Amino acid sequence: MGGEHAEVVRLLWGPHPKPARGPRPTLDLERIARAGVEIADSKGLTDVSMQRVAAKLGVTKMALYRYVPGKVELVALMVDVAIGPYPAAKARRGGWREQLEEWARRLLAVFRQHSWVLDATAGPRIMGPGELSWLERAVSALDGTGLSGAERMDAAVLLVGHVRGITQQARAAGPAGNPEAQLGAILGDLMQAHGERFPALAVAFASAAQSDGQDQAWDFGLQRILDGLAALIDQRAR
Amino acid sequence: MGGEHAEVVRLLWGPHPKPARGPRPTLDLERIARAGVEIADSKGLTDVSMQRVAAKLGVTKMALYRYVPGKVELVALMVDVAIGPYPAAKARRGGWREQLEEWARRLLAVFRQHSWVLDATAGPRIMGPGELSWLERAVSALDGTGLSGAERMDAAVLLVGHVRGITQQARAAGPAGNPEAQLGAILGDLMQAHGERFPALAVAFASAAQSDGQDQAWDFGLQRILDGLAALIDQRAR
DNA sequence: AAAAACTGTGTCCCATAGACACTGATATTT
DNA sequence: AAATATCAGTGTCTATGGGACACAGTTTTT
Repeated sequence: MGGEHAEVVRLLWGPHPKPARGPRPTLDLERIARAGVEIADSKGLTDVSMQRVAAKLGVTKMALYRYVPGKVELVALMVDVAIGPYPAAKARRGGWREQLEEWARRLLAVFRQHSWVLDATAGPRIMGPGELSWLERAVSALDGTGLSGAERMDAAVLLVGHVRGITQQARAAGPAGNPEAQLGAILGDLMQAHGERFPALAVAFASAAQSDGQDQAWDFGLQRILDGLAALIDQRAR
Repeated sequence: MGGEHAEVVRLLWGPHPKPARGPRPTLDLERIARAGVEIADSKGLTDVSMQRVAAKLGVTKMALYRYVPGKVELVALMVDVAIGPYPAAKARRGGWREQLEEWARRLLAVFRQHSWVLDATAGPRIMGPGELSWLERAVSALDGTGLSGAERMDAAVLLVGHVRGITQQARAAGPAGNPEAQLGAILGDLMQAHGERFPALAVAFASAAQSDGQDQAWDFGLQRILDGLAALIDQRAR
């Protein structure tokens, strides 16, 4: 049961006892993960190979296998390190809405900084302590709102989905020359060129191209979700 | 400009003139893409290799390169074939809300049937005609609601994000023995085991485990989004 | 009939993940 | 202090992946 997942769990959730005998380890999981994150941040996830991570640490490829069972486990570790624990909870201010708003904004910042995390976290997977601490924060922000436990989790998942969606999205706007703007421009051209097949899209996209781009889509979705939650919470309050 | 994307565009958006001279092609893009989709559906995206796709078609690996520039382009094609065009629009019934609800449900069905599409569509990319036809349908469902073009697109993107989020999510519920249920169980165990670090999460998850599972999260998020849209549309109507 | 254009194949190269045996370092045990 | 078990890093090997390239065979045009 969960056989192949067992190693990921052990790696992410430890414990990692230091060996009693034998030579001192040159590396540790933290350093390895950070090396991988650096590569992924600058060159993308596809450029992360055991070779390159090892090279960055001044070690042979095979040395890494003393710490990490395989590449999938390494990537899982990288994800949790990149996301990190939720920033230390200073006194929480504001109601659930303000709290969730700040939470979502911080999460978006993390995803923007490590956009490869999107690739690494497609599909169901085991989450690490860092990722769970984010989830914990979102769920606990909804304590006392009258929502059930399942609903509080569903709300958090909904917000995560929006953050992911925005991170993934390409819009025509933005500084010219960045690769995402290219994509948006190409898509816009395609819609115009096939305007008869996509009449509503062509119009909408032309209008969207003049707006503020990604930030607008972000705020729009976030406010819609929070409005929807507010409606439910209000309703439950009666 | 967009140099590397040009080939994807040509592949997805054609034209594909049949050659005047030379031997008749054994294959066509459609068959190749479908072969890839079959493999991905049954064994996952990582098991899709040029080798295997070619083998399934009874040709050599290199024969595929006569039709497809490379693997990334093949995957892009597979995605658009798997998603397909939006089902022929019978007379549209209902208001924007009913239309979007049906639209989202259909999209979820597609993602559930081809869950590898999640992996293949992480990150900004060029969309094919099939994908765009879905987007067109969602945007046009919001025609006449008073939302701006940008807002209509943002709403569609928001819904897509939710569909993706749900597809990606693993819940403890579901038929025992399926791999996703395993994941949910493991995560639940972890939360319980580290309950002191994730108090709100442990409680919420325990409550969620007794609920209907994924379908509940789906409906919850969908209704919240639609409620949020309704609130905005109402407000604009005045 | 010859040439041109095109398709599928066979062979090559390079990068990648990973297995395994080996050398050497370190701490416990005798 | 010496022997030994344990562990770290290395070098070598295999299998699999994507892709380049030249070549032979086929079909249309000249």
